[in-house]
Amino acid sequence: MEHKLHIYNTLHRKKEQFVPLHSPNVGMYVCGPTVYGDAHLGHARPAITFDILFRYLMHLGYKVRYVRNITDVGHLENDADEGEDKVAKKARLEQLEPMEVVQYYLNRYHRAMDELNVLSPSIEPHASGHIIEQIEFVQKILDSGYAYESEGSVYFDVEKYNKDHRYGILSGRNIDDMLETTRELDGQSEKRRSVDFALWKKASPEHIMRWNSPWSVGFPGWHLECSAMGTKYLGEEFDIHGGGMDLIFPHHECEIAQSCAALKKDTVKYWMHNNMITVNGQKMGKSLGNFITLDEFFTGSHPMLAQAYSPMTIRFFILQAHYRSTVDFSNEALQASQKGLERMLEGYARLQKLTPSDKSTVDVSGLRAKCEEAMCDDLNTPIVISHLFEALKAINLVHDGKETISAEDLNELKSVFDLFIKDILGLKTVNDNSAGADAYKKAIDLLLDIRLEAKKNKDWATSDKIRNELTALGFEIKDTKDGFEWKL
RNA sequence: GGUUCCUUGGCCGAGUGGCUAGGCACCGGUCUGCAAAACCGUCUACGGCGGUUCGAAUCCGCCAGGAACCUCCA
Repeated sequence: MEHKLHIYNTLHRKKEQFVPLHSPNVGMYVCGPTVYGDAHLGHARPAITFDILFRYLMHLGYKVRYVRNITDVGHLENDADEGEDKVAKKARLEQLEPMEVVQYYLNRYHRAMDELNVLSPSIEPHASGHIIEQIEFVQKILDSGYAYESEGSVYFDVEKYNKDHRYGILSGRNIDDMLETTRELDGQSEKRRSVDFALWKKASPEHIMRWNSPWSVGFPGWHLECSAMGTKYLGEEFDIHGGGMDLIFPHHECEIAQSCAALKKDTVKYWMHNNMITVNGQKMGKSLGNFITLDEFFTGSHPMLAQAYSPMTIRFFILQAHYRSTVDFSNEALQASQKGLERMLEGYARLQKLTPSDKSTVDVSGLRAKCEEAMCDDLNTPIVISHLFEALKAINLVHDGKETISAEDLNELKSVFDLFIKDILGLKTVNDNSAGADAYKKAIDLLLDIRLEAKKNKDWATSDKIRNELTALGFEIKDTKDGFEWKL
């Protein structure tokens, strides 16, 4: 397969050419949401980033299996040792079954992702549905000697692992420094070392989400699900593992150690991490309480929002920055994206109606290659968008009759716009193809035709009445050189 | 404190040694019965101070400011 897709591998801190282990198949695992609350803008970033990667890999001709997990057990509330399961806690607060809470937020998550036009992953495994696999995984690590049991819980022996392998390979951490800086916190812990992490936790009596295991009635450690489920669905070695940058340590670092300890090999070839969305320069996050949920964006129902922002505006906003840069949220930035997107989509609609000429006075030949090149350079969507805006200029000039385009070039332009705007960037271009919608559009066109007649007869009263009444109903009427355009 | 990273024009945001990304706003123009919208054009920035180089936003050093991770987090 001929292409030069390069992606940034966190493991080596540089861009590398993407070469699948088993072309044309590609295995990709991305850390999904913990379903104990509504998804906020921060959750949209990895979903969209890896949606783009998913789409682009498919465009390149790969057969992609995209696994995105649902974390519904195992994340502890406070400290590693004394906390309680987040989902269980929320359940007790709301007097619901834990799985009821999971289902509720999962449904809402799916709805938000649909709105953002994020494709469904190939497999969306639940941690709670893979307890057996996780127990087996713990056993493998115990068998290999890199874990120990302590009072019904099982911990990963980081120090021992570090002697044979290197713990900290992904995050650049040094275990000796970590032992020094955290020594004070050691105390009555069941762990040998503060850097050790839980593979299995014995449940305290009030802990409702619990399963039988060889060691105790309890629940799996927080990092285990990804190792177990990634291996199950993608194999012991697979191509890409993604997630937010904040997961590099400890989550992904621990995953690497676990998998390597259990399987005696490196599991993931390319580690990819999206950067954070910030508010006033600070990370938007659940624990900081400075988050705005996606539904709040869609409805505008949050004090920090000056208006509602459509899902496509959110998507476009995120795509206008490179995924490894932080993006600062602000109403100004979002409004700028909204306007830019509207202009782009109007240009797209205009492109469909352009009439070709004998020859072109505009040059569209390099567009496809330039967009491909930008995508191949670590998914540089902002550059793709800038190329599309450049092409938009040509579309508008042809539309205004200032330039001409040949039928061949027009087809190429349409093809490139369809490919990049719809298939790769995943932007929805106004649709509504239902019969009812069609009739309604024709009715508006009819009204505006009548207005056009009135204008020709200099019947300003009728002309203005139609325009004013439609405007009052929420329509935007634009007079053009030889007719009109409108939208809601 | 340790590790990693960032600082670009009014705002957002690309860019890794030479070839002024792009968007939004502003301003100018075109179109128009009026208006709105649309369209076209303009706006040459790179935290500070040194250094390397024929040449630096881009490489190196120092300083200033900010962020992420080190505890759950996308």
